[in-house]
Amino acid sequence: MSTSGDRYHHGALAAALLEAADALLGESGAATLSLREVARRAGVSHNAPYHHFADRQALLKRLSERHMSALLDAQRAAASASPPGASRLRAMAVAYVDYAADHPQGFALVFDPEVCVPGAPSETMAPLIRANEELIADVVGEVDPRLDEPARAAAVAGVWGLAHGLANLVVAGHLPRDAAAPGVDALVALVRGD
Amino acid sequence: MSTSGDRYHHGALAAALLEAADALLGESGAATLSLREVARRAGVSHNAPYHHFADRQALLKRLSERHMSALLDAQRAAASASPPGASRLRAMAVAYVDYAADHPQGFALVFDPEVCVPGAPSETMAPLIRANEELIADVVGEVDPRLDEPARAAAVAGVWGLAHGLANLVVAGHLPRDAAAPGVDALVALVRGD
DNA sequence: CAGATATCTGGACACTATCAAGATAGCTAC
DNA sequence: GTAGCTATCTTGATAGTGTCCAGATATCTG
Repeated sequence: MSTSGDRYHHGALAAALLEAADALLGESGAATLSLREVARRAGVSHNAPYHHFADRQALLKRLSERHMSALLDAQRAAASASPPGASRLRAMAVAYVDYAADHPQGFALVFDPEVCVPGAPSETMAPLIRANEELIADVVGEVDPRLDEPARAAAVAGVWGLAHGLANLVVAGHLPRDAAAPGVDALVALVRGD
Repeated sequence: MSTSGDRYHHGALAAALLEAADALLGESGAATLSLREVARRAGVSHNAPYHHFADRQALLKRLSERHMSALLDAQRAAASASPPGASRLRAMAVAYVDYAADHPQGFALVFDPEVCVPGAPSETMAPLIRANEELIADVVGEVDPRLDEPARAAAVAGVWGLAHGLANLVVAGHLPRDAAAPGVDALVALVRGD
């Protein structure tokens, strides 16, 4: 099974389609991404994708899972490259924003309600989201080990929310990319009363 | 000029189209919002909207400006209903999240990069964004009047980012609506070390 | 009241998602 | 090996979309 060439049976069409779709996503965003153009880029007929994805949304869903996985990896890498405690939490937030800035369309896709219907994540997405929450929860636990479960969950929401909001504002052009880290620090300073 | 009826000249088509589009937005979101369906709801031909909006994107842009304006109003109302200082900041964040939860599609539209191209807000949108930042900056100034300009701008980014992120996570279904306020409080507690 | 102008209509084109039916190729059982 | 089965891919068709164009209609201006 060759991975390319102009054979009738492509051999790895699903992967090739995802690759083409990801490239297309980076060029023009999910809204204008057309299945036919994806097929064209993969050198295949306009209907071939339907043998690998139920419909357009299914392909986008798979793409979003890829990006969520990469976003999680980026945070893990940042976490293990940073000393434990509050600075690790900060590094993860920066990595989160960086990923969004580097892959704005992919990041948007992960949280696109049209793709991942709110409250009903796919079987692949759900564990990724849970892993992300647990990663944050672990580091929150490092910062303050005395927190009980509900308090820690609330803190996770706060941390995730801050990183997520800064990422979105950067992607939307309302904040420069390098405003995220100072934003975190300034919020911390404000809350602590200097 | 009557405001309704089946006259040839509608009289207030632009407003009626925006109204129909907003209703449609709430039902199915911006991605599947079709100009033709909007026209159908307003009882005019599929081409009538083009005499009031340059194209589909222009209509969505106007809709997003409406929602941004309402979002700003909601924060202002929350601010003036709350005593000055940190609690006012918290109330504004809650109002921000509440608006997003009540108008998920409209809120998403405001920050949709397909509608408001990053870095190039419309002439109507730009002052609204600026007003929102100034509103937050004022309240941040109440909390800590000693901050100089860059520090205050960074704090605004942090506050806005936190509210924005929680709002987005609630809209995406990753947080229950009532997790926003505890999230803020828990983040504050975490940062202050209890 | 006549002409100019804004508004609205119908038709057309190119594009899209998706369905249905047929062609091809790789795999399995004998 | 080869007959048949099945997954894969293709062509063709349908319905819906955004947008352009030319013409019809109503309101406004002189």
